[in-house]
This record gives sequence, C-alpha cells and structure tokens, in this order.
Amino acid sequence: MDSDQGKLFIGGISWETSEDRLKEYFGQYGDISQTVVMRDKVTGRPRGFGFVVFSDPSVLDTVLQEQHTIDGRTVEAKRALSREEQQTSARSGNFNQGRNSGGGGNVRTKKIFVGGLPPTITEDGFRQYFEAYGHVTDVVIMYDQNTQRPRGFGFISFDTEDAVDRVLHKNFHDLNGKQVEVKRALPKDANPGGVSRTMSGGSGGYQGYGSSGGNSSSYDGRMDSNSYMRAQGTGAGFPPYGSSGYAPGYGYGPAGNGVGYGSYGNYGAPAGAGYGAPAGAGYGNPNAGYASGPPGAPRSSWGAQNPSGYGAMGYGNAAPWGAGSGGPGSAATGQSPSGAAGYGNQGYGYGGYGGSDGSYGNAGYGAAGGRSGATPNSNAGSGGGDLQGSGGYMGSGYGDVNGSSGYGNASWRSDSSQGSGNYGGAQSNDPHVGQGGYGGGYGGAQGRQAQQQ
DNA sequence: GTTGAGCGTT
Repeated sequence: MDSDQGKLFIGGISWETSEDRLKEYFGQYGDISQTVVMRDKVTGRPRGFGFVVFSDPSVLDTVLQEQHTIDGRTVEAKRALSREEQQTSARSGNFNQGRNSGGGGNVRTKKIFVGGLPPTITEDGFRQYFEAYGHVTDVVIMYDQNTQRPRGFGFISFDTEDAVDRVLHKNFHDLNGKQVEVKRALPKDANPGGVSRTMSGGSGGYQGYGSSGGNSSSYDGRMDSNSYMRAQGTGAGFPPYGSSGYAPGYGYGPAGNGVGYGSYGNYGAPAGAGYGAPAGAGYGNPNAGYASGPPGAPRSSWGAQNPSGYGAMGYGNAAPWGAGSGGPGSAATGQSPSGAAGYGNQGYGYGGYGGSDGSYGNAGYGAAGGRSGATPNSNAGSGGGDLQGSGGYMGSGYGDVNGSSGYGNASWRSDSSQGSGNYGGAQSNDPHVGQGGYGGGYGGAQGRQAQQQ
C-alpha cells in the first residue's frame, strides 16, 4: 500500500534501542519520516521490533541489501507487511480485534479518529475533505506537546450519525494524496467498558438484536474496529468482518435457525436472481442465494467466508443494488443507473445497524433507494420475486425502527416456504412484490402499515 | 525477544 511505501520492519532489535536510535542509525541512508519501537501495551517492555519509514521509498533498496547492527545486535530489516498482508498470511483465527476494539463502538460519538495524517495537512484541508460527508462541527489535528510536530492523527466531528457512517463506510480516505485511516473516536469521557445505550430491548430494535445474542460487543463494538474496515478495496477486509462474529453477534442468526439473517444474503444478491428466488430457499441457505448472484460479482468472497449469512448479505456488494448488474437481466435494465450512489453500495446496511436509533437506515439504504427508481422491472428473475422488491426494502427503512416488529416477526420464517417475498410480511398480499415484503418486514415500516390496514 | 500504535484543543 502506498502509505507503507518506504516502510521497513526492523526485527530483532535490542531492548535498548529506541525510536531515536533507529532514526539516527537509518538516517544515514536518507530522510526518516517516522520510526517506532513497538512495546507491550501493558508492561511497556519493547517487543523486539519496530518500524522505520523513509520519506523516499527508493532508499529501501539500499537498506535492504545491507546488514545492520544497532546497539550491538544484528537486526533484520524487511519491507513492512501491510496489515492486510499480515492477516491473510499469519493468522488463522480471526477474532483479533486489534486495538480499539473495546468500547469504541459502544458509545457512538459523532467523532472520527483519523490516523495516518500527512504532516502537511492543515485544518482547513482536513475539514474541507470531510465536509463532503456532512456538516463538520469540529476539527482537531494533534501535535506533539513538546516538539509541536504533527502526531499524525486528528479528529473530525459531525453533527449527524449519518455523516459519520458515511465516512466510516469507507475506511480509507485520501487526503493530500496519502491514505488515512478512519475509526470512530474513542469517547473521551465515557467509561469504555460500559454500554451506554440501552440495550434492553427497548428502543432500537437492532441493538436488541445484537444484544440478545449475548454478545453485545460483537455487533456494535467490533464493527468500528479496524479489521472490518481494513478492507481497503481489496476485499480482504471482509473476512474479518464476518468472522468477527458479526453474524453471531447480531444475534439474528442464532436466534432462530442460525441462518436467519442469511436471508439477507439473498437479498443482496439478488438482484436479480435472487431475491425472489431465493427466498425460500435462500433463506435458509444463504450461500445459495449468494452464489447465484450476479455475474462477476465480487461477492464471492463473502459468501464463501461467511456462510452465516449476515455477511452475506452483501453488505459489501454494492453492485447488486445499484448496479443491477446482476441479475438476470432484469435488473439490468434501466435500473442500474440510479443505483448508483455508491453509498448505498457498500454499506448499506452496515451503518444502520449500528445505529441504535434507527436513524441508521437512512443513509445507506437510502441510497439504495435510489435504486428504487428502477422499479419494475420485473424480471423476475428467478424466483418470481419482483425486483421491485428492492424498492421496498429500502423504503421501508430498514432502519427505522422498530425493527422489532418487522424484523422480529417471525412470520417470515414460517412463511419462508412461500417464498421469498415474504420476508416482511407485508407483501404477502401482493406476491409480486417480493421486495416489499422484505422491506416491510425488516424495517417495520411497511409491515406495520400493512398490518394496520 | 522478529509485523504496529497513535485517542484530544492548536
């Protein structure tokens, strides 16, 4: 990755070796923009390795060819692996949440921690970049108290959760040509361990969900953590996501039949195909739905990795929605365009979930909504479901609320046999509109209306 | 001792 260009991993260093010493030693090869010696978080003892970043990446060629002895130890200099690389190659278990995992996500500040800032960044530049995502209420760039040098990170505050979600959807942002990393800021005052929002069943249907699973943290907290986001486009990040237990956490799955949520998968996938079709089937079997999915769709990774469904959902997949690519033809037709909104893509759901308030839905989904334009194509893809459905989905507001009602409603489960559409129930009236169902059920909104009526 | 931490006013 670009940001890691010029970065060397220095292994086997003496416990006596400090950042300054590294800089002094490697400085003979070129300008050093940063050095760090990793230490145990708890004991503070050096772990025996560190990193050196040269301003000019071409210096590495020379450095890598030579042997280096620092503080009496012959150290090993290697090109630093990106975190993604590390994950894929060195770990099999993936529950490692990395730093920040505890608590960051539980308390939803509207602030974002931005790491990896280029030293040249100005507050204005920082603010202007993020204003594209929403109204920025505060900007902070941190500097070393003594040296006044930029510390490489800062904070950006928004006035809405939506803006925060939009930023987080995309974990890597390019400021002044360098990629920076964004994470939800740790609450300064809150007790990290606590769960500030009511998890008890109350308001936010979603949270309830999550919590019910018994593992509250997974859903909420982890999400923000880096692993998920690391995706940087490669998709590599996904795995962790899924694996992290989202699904489980979500509770959904567990809840009933393990798969429950999975259905979503279909959902996502669907686009064409899927939705409807799947439904039934799909429901239970997320993968299936998925697989069937859109041509070329990248998703595969998802499916593969997470059988459980949620993941499958496609969060990631943008395409399907917007693009419409998929599916069976149908989708393709006109819809695509609107879909667009990238936003929707990715994440659509993601953020929402987290947001306890329901606010969530909007954004992402909304985007999707765009898609709705498409309306009718009926394509029917497979299953009979009408794509429109999708529209429904969105509309309804996944997020909005009450999730409980909709979502919870088991109805879908039972009905599953029938088909997809029914996710939400609503449609049951109108079979064609599969989607609607979905939406309704899920979000509640439609569902509710239907019921009332 | 060999692959990451940095979270607050400027």
